[in-house]
Amino acid sequence: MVRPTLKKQTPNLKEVIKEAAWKQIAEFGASALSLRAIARELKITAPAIYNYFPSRDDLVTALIIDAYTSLGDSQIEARDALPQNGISKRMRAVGLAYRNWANTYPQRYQLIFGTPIPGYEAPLMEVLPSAARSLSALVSVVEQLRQAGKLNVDAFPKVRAEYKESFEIWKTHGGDVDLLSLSVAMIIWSRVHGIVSLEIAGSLPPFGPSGNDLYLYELDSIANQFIKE
Amino acid sequence: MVRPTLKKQTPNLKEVIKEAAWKQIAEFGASALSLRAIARELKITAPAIYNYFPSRDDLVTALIIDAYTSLGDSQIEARDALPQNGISKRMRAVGLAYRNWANTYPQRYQLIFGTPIPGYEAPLMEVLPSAARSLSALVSVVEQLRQAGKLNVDAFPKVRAEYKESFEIWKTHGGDVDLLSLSVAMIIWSRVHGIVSLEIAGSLPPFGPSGNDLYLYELDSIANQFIKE
DNA sequence: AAATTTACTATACAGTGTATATATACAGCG
DNA sequence: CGCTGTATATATACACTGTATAGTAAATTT
Repeated sequence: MVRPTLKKQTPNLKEVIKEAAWKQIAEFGASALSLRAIARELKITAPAIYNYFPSRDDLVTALIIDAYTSLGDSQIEARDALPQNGISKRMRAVGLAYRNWANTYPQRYQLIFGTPIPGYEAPLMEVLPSAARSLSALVSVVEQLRQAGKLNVDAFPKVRAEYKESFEIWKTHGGDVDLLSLSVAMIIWSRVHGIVSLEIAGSLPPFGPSGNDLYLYELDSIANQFIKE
Repeated sequence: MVRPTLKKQTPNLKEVIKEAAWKQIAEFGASALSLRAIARELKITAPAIYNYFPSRDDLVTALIIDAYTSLGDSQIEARDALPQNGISKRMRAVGLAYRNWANTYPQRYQLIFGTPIPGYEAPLMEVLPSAARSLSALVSVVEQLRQAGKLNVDAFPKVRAEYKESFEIWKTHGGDVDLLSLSVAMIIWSRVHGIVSLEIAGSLPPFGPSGNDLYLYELDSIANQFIKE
């Protein structure tokens, strides 16, 4: 047998490969991802995967984009579940959704923010659209706060002129918002990311169930610091 | 030739192996670490390394412990460079030293806080002493603030009784300090870690030289929030 | 019906960590 | 000095990885 008849072939093999990859990542961790193992599970040969992904890294990139998309969906959904006029509540909801998503899909989180794949480095330009979108919910909420005059940014460092270019990339994918809002969103992101990443890594054991109390405290800290009135 | 004469053997082969490993990590990244490549550089065979490290993971563990020790040294040194009565300044110095160390040794930082080694998971009990020590400088400064009545912890979440046990481990290695101080230290750590990890990962481009301004802003935020008067 | 493209298999290569067996150099002891 | 035991290395081999290449059968197009 050299090749099975098409009737027995899987139609959406590209999707099926990714599903098998996620399944493996969920079970054995992202670092154990192996083309051959995927092929084994799908009962095809390893080089066959090359018809759909030029290399293992391209498969990983596709998975990362999927993960960012999943995070972005979760973030946008959390924001839009609350009325547009309750900006503070929306910000809190987005924050809660972030940790919730990370704890629901720790492997996806690690795939994005850790680097558990040997020798893999994400190609920025391919990943950026979905990455920017995943932050867009937070960014939009901060921007709304700013437009309402409720953003407290006394003493916030100015974005230096020579770095504005870096932000342009984000703006093209994440919506045309004020540089200041983007900056504040990124520092808020760094805070929640700080706790969540330590929690996912298991370095933050001693608070409530899975660091919940501490996380709520940080969300309050963020609100107190950045929301006026 | 089956084995070279002892005169040509390297005496501290264990240390030499680690040095070669760091050299490789610095050059090709932590994920590219390979026993065989180390052996090639040292002109020995790969299995010879097994006389000094039972497995590749044990070598990685040794490297991680070294990295934590290096971080701890840097932290303690930064703290002790300033007079004991200037607690706020000491805290800031420790914070600055953290980012400085991370930017000086990004590979070490990634080795500790990322998981770039395929299939490796750090054995907590072996790593914890050096890990706890690396945080001890910050913890001690926070504890000093608390003892001086300068720690602002209104509304700080209580450590729940069932999790106090987790802290005991830290206390045995990081000094006998108050649980509250330890908790506050960990949230401060999560903040600086949040920024620094994003910066190391290259996700935080648009602020001053390498995120310096933003980091200083966060150190101020921390001081404003947690230091009374 | 013939030609072309697609989608796979088969095979092979260089790399990895590591288990096993083996040989030598050295230390200690008679 | 010679013998023995152990530490320290080599040699070899196995199973695994990603991936390059070639070939073949099926499906599609002409």
